[in-house]
Amino acid sequence: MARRGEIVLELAKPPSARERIYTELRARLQRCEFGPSDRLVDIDVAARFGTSRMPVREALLQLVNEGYLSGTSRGFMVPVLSLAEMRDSFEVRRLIEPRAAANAARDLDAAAAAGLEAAAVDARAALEAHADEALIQAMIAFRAAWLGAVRNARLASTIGRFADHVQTVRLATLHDAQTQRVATEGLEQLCAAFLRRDALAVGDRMTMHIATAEQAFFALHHVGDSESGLVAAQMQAAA
Amino acid sequence: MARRGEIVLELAKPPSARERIYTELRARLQRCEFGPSDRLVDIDVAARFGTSRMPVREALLQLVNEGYLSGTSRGFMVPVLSLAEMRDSFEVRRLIEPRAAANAARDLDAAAAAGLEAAAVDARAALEAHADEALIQAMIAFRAAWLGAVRNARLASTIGRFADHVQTVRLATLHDAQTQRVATEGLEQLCAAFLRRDALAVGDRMTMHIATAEQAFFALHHVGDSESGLVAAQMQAAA
DNA sequence: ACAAAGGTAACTGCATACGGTTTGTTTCGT
DNA sequence: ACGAAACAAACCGTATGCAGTTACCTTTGT
Repeated sequence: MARRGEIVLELAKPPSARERIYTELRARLQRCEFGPSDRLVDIDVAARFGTSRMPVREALLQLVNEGYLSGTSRGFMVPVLSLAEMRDSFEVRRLIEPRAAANAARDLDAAAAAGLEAAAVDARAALEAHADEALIQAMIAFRAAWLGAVRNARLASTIGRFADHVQTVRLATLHDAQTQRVATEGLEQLCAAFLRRDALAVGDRMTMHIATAEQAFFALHHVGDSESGLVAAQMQAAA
Repeated sequence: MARRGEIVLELAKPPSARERIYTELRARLQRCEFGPSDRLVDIDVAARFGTSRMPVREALLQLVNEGYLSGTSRGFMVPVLSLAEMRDSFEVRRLIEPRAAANAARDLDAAAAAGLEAAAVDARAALEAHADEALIQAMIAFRAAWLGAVRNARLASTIGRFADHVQTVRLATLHDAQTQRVATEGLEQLCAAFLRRDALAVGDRMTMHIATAEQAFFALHHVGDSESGLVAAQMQAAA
């Protein structure tokens, strides 16, 4: 392959249009740049990316398959989750994320540790500066950092399919300063446990972290006022 | 909607070609009707279904996305799982399936209970008759029965993504009569716990069940002989 | 005879095109 | 003026066609 001293650079095969579009759209969805009222129409997105409908359509179908979007007869849109669906989602997260985080702590390498610490520092700074958006981004970065350290690829991708956490974080942190402080302190504790490579502590802390997020979420939505209550209004506010 | 006494029957909108093809192919993949040496080429499948390549292509991409297939530059094919990947898969199953089964036991309705019992009876009959294929089908039916009773849709679909169990069952049960008997008895115990609605017992039994399957699987592949050893040969034999 | 290089067939990925269905709007009737 | 029905537009799903790429086969040179 590599002849003489030539730099090969892996060349990482030009990503297909479908892949580019998928990655880009997913990133934007994770940033909540689309609200439940926005409709993603294939032909528009295609024009935006300078391609035809087909790769866009395939990317959208993939996002639907992963729960980021819901396909309707009239355009694709961000799904509006019912409280019951959020409860289901939290149940799965409670089952797998603590163990996954514990595994990550066990296998943590220096780079990932640095990433975690940086995210924790960012979160603290954003909290002090009352920079809501920066706080959210720091929390997302923290999550991405430990998730990237999970060696079990199937476990990591399974967790990655639960995109709801983004909404959860936004909803829980955007409004209440008290919640922001509690969440940031919890994140710092979690970070400390990671840096100590204390897998058991990480698991415990993660369990608490999810429980806290769940309580904050449902407290915001005064559970019981309507069983199938939707989260549309707040999500709109967040977007 | 429904005018006069007309029977509405939901009419269940004619499924799209993509959906039909996807469902059919997934069912066949779950039955291991394709081996790792078979290549699924879109144009062939399209001819087989009487459609064009596009819906087939989308169905294949979806199956790739769910791990049933792996897309190469030269046709789509059944992925060959390494031992490490199987270990990862078992780890996730250990995390979620016991709790999911326990939930199913809690929420079990009469129809699902009947399905479980029928599958258990079938398994016993197949065992006595030394009908390997029927035994496998009964075990798959049993799994489908309790999985269908899981109310948490996200949990159920998450479990459903791990298609490896089919291969595991095949590999573990096809060859060894002793393993077959142990597995069948474990299934009957599990079934009894389900029928008692004993959620805790179901969770425990499911934990044991998965551990047993895992041990049987790795015993068959004399772990350690090669770390990245592939499962190709046995899967061929099974298919 | 074997290896290397070039050619060819096959398959994927993307583009364009068309029909069907659903939705929103306008017009007509009461 | 309000409702219903017909019309128009938008968008999804599918078909076909074309180009690029990759693997396999053939051929040629040593």
